[in-house]
Order: sequence, then structure tokens, then C-alpha cells
Amino acid sequence: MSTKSRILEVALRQFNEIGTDQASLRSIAEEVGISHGNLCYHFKNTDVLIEALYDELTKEIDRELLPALQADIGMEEVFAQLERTYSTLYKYRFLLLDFVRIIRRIGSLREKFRQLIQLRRQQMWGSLQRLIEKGLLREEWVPGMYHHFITNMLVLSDNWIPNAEIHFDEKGEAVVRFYLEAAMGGILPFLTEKGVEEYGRLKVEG
Amino acid sequence: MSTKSRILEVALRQFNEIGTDQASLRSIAEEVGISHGNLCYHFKNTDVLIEALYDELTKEIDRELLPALQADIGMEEVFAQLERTYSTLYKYRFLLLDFVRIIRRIGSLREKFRQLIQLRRQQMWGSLQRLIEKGLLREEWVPGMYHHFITNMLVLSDNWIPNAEIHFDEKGEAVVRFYLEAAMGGILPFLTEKGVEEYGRLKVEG
DNA sequence: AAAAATTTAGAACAAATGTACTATTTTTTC
DNA sequence: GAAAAAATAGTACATTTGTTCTAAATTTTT
Repeated sequence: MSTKSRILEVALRQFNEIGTDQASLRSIAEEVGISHGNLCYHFKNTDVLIEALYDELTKEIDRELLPALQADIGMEEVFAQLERTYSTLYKYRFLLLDFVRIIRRIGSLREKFRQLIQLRRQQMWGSLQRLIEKGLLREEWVPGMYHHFITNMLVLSDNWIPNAEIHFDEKGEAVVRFYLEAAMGGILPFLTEKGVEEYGRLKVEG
Repeated sequence: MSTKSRILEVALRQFNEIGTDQASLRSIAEEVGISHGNLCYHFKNTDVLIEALYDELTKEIDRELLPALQADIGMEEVFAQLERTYSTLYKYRFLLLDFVRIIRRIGSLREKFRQLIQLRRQQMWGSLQRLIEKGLLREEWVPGMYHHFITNMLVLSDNWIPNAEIHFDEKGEAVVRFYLEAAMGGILPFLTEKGVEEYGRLKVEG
């Protein structure tokens, strides 16, 4: 494995575990087993490292989302898609844990991130629309309710990770699962009877 | 005004505006107009300052929530109470913006915060229960749906602030209002017809 | 008013960190 | 195989920050 990818691997772990302010060029270099002068040669500073990892994240998210955009989507697909997104976000969780601090330091990331959210908002509208067409989701019966719903879902999907850091001692799969279920549970009151039925089947299988 | 409270005031502003990692004992001392040696005399380090401000926050929240616990609660009260909480949280927003970083440094805050959330969870259950009794909220028609709802609401109420920092350029009242409405909107699909009616009246008046 | 306690300013120090630079080694290219 | 480029180690420096200490000033107590 190349030095560059080894550095990124160690940086990701240290950022996730001790945060972007505790992980330094020196601590990363030490764990990789190279001099920090060398690390400096590859990545000038931690900001560059963070940006590189952010680019990796967006690439992964894009790769997962784009195929789903044209797919014929059912309840199962919505669930699976959300799960993939949640897992990927968790892999790069330091970005969401320290996000405010990061965008204050690296302004360019802010704009990139806004665009990403915009994309996800559109995608959610699409998914809801298709679920309505399939008779799984009720039509909006109070104006604006789906608008609020999507806003809340987007806040949730970016912020369950900081929340987990506070309320859970253990890490990993179980945590992702907990918030994934809470998020999906958010769609429950909007479901038609047919939708509830299909939702129930999913839960039993999962 | 005493030096101590002037320090706390300036610290709060600097923490909110530039974050707990950029605000130093020196930068705060300079704005207050005292030597940093003096500041050190009052507050040994930034961690102590943060803890002091956290205690102020919990005191304010308690003062707002406790009266509401025994009150006969309607839709209007739920809304007003949420608004007070949101405004107070926004006043001390640095705590939620940097929360992960803060609890990693000051472990004791983690436990305190968990307890606070526990209190709010109970309080929410109570509010929902009373709304059901009044015929404003439907009974749970899928098992566990209110459990998910409360989890999501709690994540939302702690995390709309970091979200705002990313997506809004302006600060202040308008931002609080936006997320407040999104949060309240989350209750829409659970409302009975009577509930929707009362909700509508609130919106028109507000 | 004298004594004691509190508050304040300022200097000094140690540790950590990003940054820059040089020299050496390794790899690639021709 | 020689020349050029890339990679690596190590050193040195400036800056920031928390921390400690001393001495002076101010306030409170007696």
C-alpha cells in the first residue's frame, strides 16, 4: 500500500477517535511510522488531510446514491439506501462530529456540503413522490407537512452521529442500527395501511 | 458589574462566535480589559469557564421547564415551551456547536448532559400523554411510533444549531424560528382533526 | 488606621504545533 | 548506468497556549 493511502487510513482513524484538534501531523506520522517531515511532504497540514478525506466521503456517497436515483423504488429500497448512507457517514464520522469547527477553518467545504445536502433533499422528494404513487404513503393532508418532514430528516441524518457520541458508550454497528430505525420510524405516521404492512414485513425480516 | 460576570459575558460571546478552540484565556482577557494573569485567577482555564457557562444554561432550562411540568398543557403551551427552550439553547449555542469536543475534554459534562436529556424525554412523554387525553393527538396506531418520534425530536432539539451554522449565513431570531417550525411540524401527522384545527389557529396567530 | 485578604498586572516557562529548510536515500526516466 | 525526480529523515524556528510565580494595588475586616 502506498504511503499516501496509509497516511489517509491512519488519519481517518485518529480523527474519528480523538478528534481533529488532538490528532496532529506528528501523532499521525508516528503511527504511520514515518517522519513528520515526510508527512508534511505529502500533506502540507491537517486541513489538507481533512479535505482529502472529505473528497473520499463524497465520492463514496455519490457512488451509492446515483444508481438509486433511476431505480424503481419501494420501501425496501428506501431503507437499504438510508442504511448505506448512514454506514458511510459513520465511517467518516469525524467530519460530522467536528463539522462546525471544520467549516470555520476550511470555508470551501461549507459550499461543497450545502450542495450535497441540496442533492439529498431533491432525492428525498423523489423518493416520497414515488412512495405516494405506489400507494404506500398518504397524500399530504396538511400543507407543508412533507416539507417539514424532509427538513427534519436531513437534520437527523447529519446529526445522529454527534448524538451517538454523547449517549452511547459502545461504538459501531449497533449504534448505526439504533438511529437508522429511529429515522425510518419517522415515516410511520405518513404510511397508508398498505405502507404499514410493508414496513412491518421489513422489520421482521431485518 | 463584577469582573467575574463580565468575564463570563465576554467568554460566552467569543465561544459562540469563534468557537472554544479559537477563544483563549488571552483573547478573552484582552476583550474584558484585564490581564490574562488576572483572568487565570478567577478561572484557571477555559474548561472551568465552559463548565461555569454550562451550569448557567442548565439553571435557565430548569427554571423554564419545571413550572410547565405541573401545568395543564395544551397545544399552545407545548409550542411556547419549545420556543423558550430553543431560544435558551441558542443563547449558549457554542455548547452544542462544540459539544463532542467539549465532552471529550470535560468528562463530567457528559453525565450531566445525559441526565438533562433523560429529564426532557420524560417531560415529552408527559406532554404527549396529555395531548392524547385532550383528544388533540391520536393514540399510537403502530407500536413504538411515539418512541421513535421522541428520539428524533430530542436529536433535533440538540442539533438544529450545528445545522443552522452550516446552512444559514444570518444569525438570530429567524434561524430559531425556522427550526422551531420544522420541529413543531413534526407533530402534524400525529394530530387528530381537532388537533390540526388547533395547530392551524396557532400558526395564524404566531 | 492597621492588618489581612482579595484582586490585579506582568513576567517567565514549558509544551505542542505548524512550517520551512537541508541533506540523504530511493525510485523513475532516459 | 547516469541523470532527474520523488520520497524520506531530521533539524530548527516561530507562534500559541496554558500554567506558575512574584510583586504591587485594592478592598475588606478588625
